[in-house]
Order: sequence, then C-alpha cells, then structure tokens
Amino acid sequence: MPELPEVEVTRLSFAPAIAGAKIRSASLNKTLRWPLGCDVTQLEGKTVLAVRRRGKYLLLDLDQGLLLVHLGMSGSLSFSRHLPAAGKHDHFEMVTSQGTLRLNDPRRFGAVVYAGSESDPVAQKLLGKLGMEPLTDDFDLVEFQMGLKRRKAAIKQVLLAGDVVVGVGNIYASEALFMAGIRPTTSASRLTRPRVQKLHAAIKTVLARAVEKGGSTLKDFTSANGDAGHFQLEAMVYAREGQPCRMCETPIKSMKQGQRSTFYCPTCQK
DNA sequence: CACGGATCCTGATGGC
DNA sequence: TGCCATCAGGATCCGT
Repeated sequence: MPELPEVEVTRLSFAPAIAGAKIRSASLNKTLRWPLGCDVTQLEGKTVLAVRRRGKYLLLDLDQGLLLVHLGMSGSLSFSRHLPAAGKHDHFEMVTSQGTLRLNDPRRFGAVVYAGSESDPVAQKLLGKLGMEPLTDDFDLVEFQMGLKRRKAAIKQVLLAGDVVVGVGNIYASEALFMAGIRPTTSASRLTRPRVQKLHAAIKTVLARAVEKGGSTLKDFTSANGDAGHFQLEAMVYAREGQPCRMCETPIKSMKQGQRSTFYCPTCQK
C-alpha cells in the first residue's frame, strides 16, 4: 500500500501525539517480514522521543535504540487513547502513557525491527542502500542524473528500485512519468538531461501534492487518525486504463513491467 | 554489478 | 459455504 506520501501522512498524524510517551507494554502476535530483533518485552519502559521517516520506513527514536516500522503492501498504523479490540490482522501493539500504537497488516509484508542505533548493522541492512530523499535538498539533480546514467533498465523500474531515489512506488512512478512526459519503458541511461530535470521536478511535485491530499486510499489506507487520503481522485493515469487522458483524451494504456502494472498515455508520453 | 523473475502473505474480484 | 485464476500500495533473494 504505502508509498512515501502515505508513510509521511501516517508519520504526521501521530508523531506529535506519541512524542514523550513511555511504553507500558508491547506485543507481537504474528511473524512479520523480518524478526523484531529483540524480546518484545524489552521495549517496556522505553520512551518514544520522536518519529522520523526515511524512504518508506518510519523510525521511532527511543531513549534507548529505535524501532524501524515498514508498512509493506497492506500495513497501516493507528494511534489513539482508545482503540477498539484488536482484530485478526493487528499484529503489533504498543501501549504507551499517551495512547496505543497498533499495526494492522493483512499481508504481513510489513515489519517492526528494533535496532540499538541507526548505525547498527540491523538498521543499516535496511537503510544502508536507500537512495536520495525526494522532498528535501538531499535530492540533488546532478546526482540523480548520474544515478540514472548507469542504469540501463526501464526508468519506471529504476524509480521503483529505490536505490537512486526513495519513496516512489507503483502509483507515483506512473504519475511522475506522466507529468514529465516520459514513456515508462525508456531506458534510464538514455534520458536526455532536460528530461531528467523534468522528471526530477515531477517527482517532487507529485509526492508533495500527494502528501497534501493525505495520500492515496485505493482500498483501505488511513492515517494513524483513521483519515483516508484523496490523491487517487486526481491521478492522471494510475488505474485509469481505457479512460480518456485528462490532457489529450487519448485512452490511457496499461502494461506490465516486472510483474507490476504501469499506466501511461501513449500520446503525452514519448 | 545490474537485470529479470520468483517469492513472501491474505483478501477481493471476476469468469466459468 | 463453488472453484480457480488473477490482481493488489513492497522489497529481497537468487541465478545469469
């Protein structure tokens, strides 16, 4: 489910409320993608200082160590003083002095991992190869161009790989490529400099706009407050196969790239 | 090293 | 209480 905008919207929806909270108890009832990395009871007594984001990971800074939370394809967090009884797919929960944080994840591609510090090998294994953050000054145009230059694969797949730029998932890759007028199958290394510049700007614009709109709720995404997103209503190509392009009326096409659906306008994207 | 495919898991949907 | 195939917001691992 969640790409950078959904993860960021989730972060914003509970970071202020959980800051300073002391963990009273924690439980993990089913295996997620990766092991927690410590006994879940060891979280008790620690304090949540802040919540940061790196790519699609949420980093919960504790007074001792940190928790890395990934939402996978179907994960969502909720944080409230009063949550309903836990359901079938609620796999991780932390009761704190300021409310309960809960991870719901039907497909269990998500994860909660404890690391002693961010430089800990456990954390570095997950964070170490991540690319640039697209919504900060870290997203350097020249470095982006160099990153694409050495990749022969289709630009859509290079964006999804996350080692050049992070946070762009299946929805926003199609949307950014539409905005930049680039065919998703174009080899990354063959994009001209002006086209790379256009794509660099498009990624920032699309992701920032999606954060503003509360993310995309295709099926069941909500922030930790329970709010749905609305960006999907203004998608130009994603999930719009056969519908007229909002710019030129040409029917939107879809295709498979690496077993993922890609949507594009054959007229606007060359 | 970079690429493409298989893989983890559950649920919804649509064709037959 | 039908069954089967396909698809879904991610990212790693493995063979080439």
